[in-house]
Amino acid sequence: MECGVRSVGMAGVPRALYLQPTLDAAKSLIGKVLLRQTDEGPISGLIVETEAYLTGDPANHASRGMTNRNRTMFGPPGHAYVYKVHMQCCINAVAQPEGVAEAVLIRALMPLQGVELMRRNRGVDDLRALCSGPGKLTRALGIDRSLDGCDLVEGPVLIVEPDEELGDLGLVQTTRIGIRVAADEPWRFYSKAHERWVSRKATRP
DNA sequence: ATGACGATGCACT
DNA sequence: GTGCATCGTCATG
Repeated sequence: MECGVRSVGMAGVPRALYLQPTLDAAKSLIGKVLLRQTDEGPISGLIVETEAYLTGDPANHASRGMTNRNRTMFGPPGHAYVYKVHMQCCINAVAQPEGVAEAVLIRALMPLQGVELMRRNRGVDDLRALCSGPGKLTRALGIDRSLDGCDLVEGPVLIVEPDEELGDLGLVQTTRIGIRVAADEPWRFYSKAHERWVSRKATRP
C-alpha cells in the first residue's frame, strides 16, 4: 500500500502547530507530509528539511514591512506563502498569529505519492533529485504563485500527518542556505534519518 | 521608466 | 568550489 495520504478531503495538521514558537514549528514540520491535490491525483512527499524566518531577522522577506509580494506572511497562520525567486517558486508555512509575519520554508521532501507526476513536472528521472531543494519540490508538486495564500489545513495544498509512525528522526540543526545576511543563524533543520533526501548536508556537525 | 537584486538550480572547473 | 541564466518585485526618479 502506498504511503503518505489516507484520502482526498482529509484535514491538515491542526493550526496550533503554526502557533508554536516558529523554531519549534520548523522542527515540528519535519516528518509531516506536504500534499498537493491535483486533477490527476495526489502528489506528496515527507518534509525532511525546513528553515525558520523570524521577527527581526534581516533574511525574512517581511523584515522591511508589508509589500505586494509578502502580504500573505502578515496573514493568519497555517497558510502558504509562495514566492518566486529567479526562475523558481518556494513555499513557506506562515507561523504565529496574524500580523507577526514569521514563516517556515520547506526545503526538501522525500517523494511519497505521485512520483511519475513529479518526474513529468520536473523533467528529470532521478528520484533523489526530484524534491531536494525548495524550487525543485514546488515544481515537482506543481505549486506556483497562484497558490499563494492557500490554507494548508484545508487545501488544495495541505500539510498532513504521515500515515505511519516514523520512529526517531535524529533532528539536525544547522545554518540556513542561500542567504547573504544572518547567514550564521542555525535555523535550518533536517532529519538525519532522511539525510539522502535533503538539499545539502551540514558542513560542520 | 528603469536598475538592482535575489530564502535557486544547473553546468562547469 | 565558481559562474550565470533569467524575470518578478521593489525602490527610486
